[in-house]
Parts: sequence; structure tokens; C-alpha cells
Amino acid sequence: MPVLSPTWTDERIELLKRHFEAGLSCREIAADIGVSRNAVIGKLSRLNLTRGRTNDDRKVQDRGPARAQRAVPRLQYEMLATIYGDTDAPVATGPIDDANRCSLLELAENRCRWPISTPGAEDFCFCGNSAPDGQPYCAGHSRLAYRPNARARVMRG
DNA sequence: CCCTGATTCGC
DNA sequence: GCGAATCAGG
Repeated sequence: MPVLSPTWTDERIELLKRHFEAGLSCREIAADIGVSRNAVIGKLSRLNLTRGRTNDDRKVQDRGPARAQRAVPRLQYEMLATIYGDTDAPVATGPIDDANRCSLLELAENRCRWPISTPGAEDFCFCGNSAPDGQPYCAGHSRLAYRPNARARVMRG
């Protein structure tokens, strides 16, 4: 990939579909391919590959001031517990080696168990990278599997 | 307060 | 067509 920035080529779309059918989340797919989550979702929507809601039942899309403020439920408790329970994330962003892919039988405690391809497929395998003790994934995939950094949210008033 | 999915809208 | 922004639900 020299100088050009191939947005969505066949290979990317293939990977997109593959991971999508594999059951991976949009964020996982986005992280794997190297694009933003919205890019993945946008492409999927464009390809009419959306999983659930494909019906345009949406009624309120008026981005005007007529936005009814919803009463925030007590779900806040769960959210607060999540952030309070979290202390530190020693997730070191490491390079993901695709050359160490191994099958399920070759998996070990110190091997990354990141699923590759669709489960059941012939080319289905795992990352197989060196994973820290106690961690199912390697440093690179751990970043994808677990909570990533505090994403900077852009809020425009 | 965070995350994911899907649609809308500007480029 | 692509992607950020936005909306809606969990």
C-alpha cells in the first residue's frame, strides 16, 4: 500500500463481510481493518448488510429544537459502578502478528485466542501471539477485546 | 456514564 | 460513495 489510500477495496469489503458474518462487533471490525467504526457501519449500511433494523420505522429524526428530553433512569448506577470499579488498564498497544496464527489445538495458555475468520470455516484459526499470563489475548488484540482508551467525544453545542 | 448499531447529512 | 455526526437502544 504505497501512497494511495484505498478506502474500500474488494479486500477490505471481503474482510468486512467476513468479520461481520463472523459475529464480530462493528468496533472490532473497524479496529481490525483500520478504519473508524462509523466507516464500517456506513459501508455495511450501503451494502445493505445491516443485521437488525433495516426498516425505516424511525419517526423522530428532526434534529430541531423539538427534542424531548428523556428522563434518565437509574441505570446510572450500573454505569457508575463500571467506571468506579475500573482502576487501571495495563493494555499495552502492541503489534499484531498475523504470522503466528494457530488452530484451536495449537492454542495454549500463553497464546492469544483471538478468533480469525468465521468459526467452523476451514481457514478458521486464532492469533496465536504471545499473550501475558492470565490474559486470553495478546497486547495488540487485548486493546480490541477490552475497553479501549477514553475515546475523545466531540460535542458540538 | 459507556458502548454498539443504524440512519442522516455534508463533502 | 465515504465518513463524521447524530439519533436510538442497551
